[in-house]
Amino acid sequence: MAYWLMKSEPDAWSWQHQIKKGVSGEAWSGVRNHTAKQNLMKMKKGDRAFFYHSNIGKEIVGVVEIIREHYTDPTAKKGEPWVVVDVRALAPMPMPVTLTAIKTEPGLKNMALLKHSRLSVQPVTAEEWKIVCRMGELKM
DNA sequence: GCCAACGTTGGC
DNA sequence: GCCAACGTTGGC
Repeated sequence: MAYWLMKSEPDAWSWQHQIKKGVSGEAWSGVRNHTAKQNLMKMKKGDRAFFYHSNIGKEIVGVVEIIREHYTDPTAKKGEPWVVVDVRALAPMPMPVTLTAIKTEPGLKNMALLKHSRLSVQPVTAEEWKIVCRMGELKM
């Protein structure tokens, strides 16, 4: 299983929105960056991703599961190459993990979140995943 | 193919 | 509101 991190501005799409979609989940639409798109295309059913609130909050608030692999983004203009995956909320972070906390944790200093702050869909290593779950007091 | 101008993201 | 980082566009 691979691990990821997906960013969303809570004004546009928040963890609460995601929760409301329940087990049937929702398409992760609107990615308009080629590096992020490549990551969407690498995702496999069953992979897990941190749900990060950018701009407002700046913290990891939950975990989603990829429930459908990439297909054409219905919100893209005809002929454009953008894709989505479907994700469903799996578990909230009992203790949201803030960007500040991530920055001060030595084991997370190489996280893409810090190195490529503008990339909206990014890989997370198994080690990073473990550390963040421990910080968030999430048993997974 | 280079690069300046411009737009967007996202932290502060 | 500002600005750094970075992607895109368009003139040459």
